[in-house]
Amino acid sequence: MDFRRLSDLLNKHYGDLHWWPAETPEEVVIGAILTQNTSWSNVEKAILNLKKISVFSLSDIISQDPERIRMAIRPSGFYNQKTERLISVARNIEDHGGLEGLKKMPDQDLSRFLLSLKGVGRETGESIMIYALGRKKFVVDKYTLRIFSRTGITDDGTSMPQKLKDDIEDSMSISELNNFHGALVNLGKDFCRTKPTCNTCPIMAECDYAKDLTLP
DNA sequence: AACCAGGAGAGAG
DNA sequence: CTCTCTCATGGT
Repeated sequence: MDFRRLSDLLNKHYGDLHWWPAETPEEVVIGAILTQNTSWSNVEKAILNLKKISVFSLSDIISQDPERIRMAIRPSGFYNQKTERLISVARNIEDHGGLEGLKKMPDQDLSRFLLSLKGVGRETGESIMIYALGRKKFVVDKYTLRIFSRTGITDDGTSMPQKLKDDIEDSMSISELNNFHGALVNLGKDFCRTKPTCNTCPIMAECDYAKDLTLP
């Protein structure tokens, strides 16, 4: 199966998600850092705690006492480094005119800027680009790699060929990319886990991994 | 009761 | 450039 077919199958099952659960673009940035190697349910608790101490934006992060931020985001794990990362990322973005300032940058400059920030790697940068700034980016996360390799779109499950990524970004619209990644995450959570539940998976019929399971 | 979760950075080789 | 280690809480 190829990525278009996978996208179609996922759309049929999940519909339009208009994804990334956040109230504002700045909350996307905060959530993107907090969710690093952490389940979203724990991130929700951390974000709720931040709101309880009136932290809703990047400027709130800069002005709030770091110790209170540390306590607030504790449920999301790695809270010491995540506190540092939140503050330095917020400072750097605000120094460049905030998200409004970043909107003026061309894709490549923006990408380089985000990746230069301590605490922003590939996935976090791509997430910020599409979900907070509306750029055409295909977010490659652990679920994406796993699902692409199990369905036979890729073969190793540890990397995304640059040509394939370019192909996807060139041939899909922003809202399709948005929806595609959201659906991949949902499928990853619902069925395609480390220990998958293929028997009820909506794409079982066309997945290489599930086919292998039914062989004698 | 291990194992995993919407990673990233630093260090080693 | 590709491994390996660390960071840490909460659900299954």
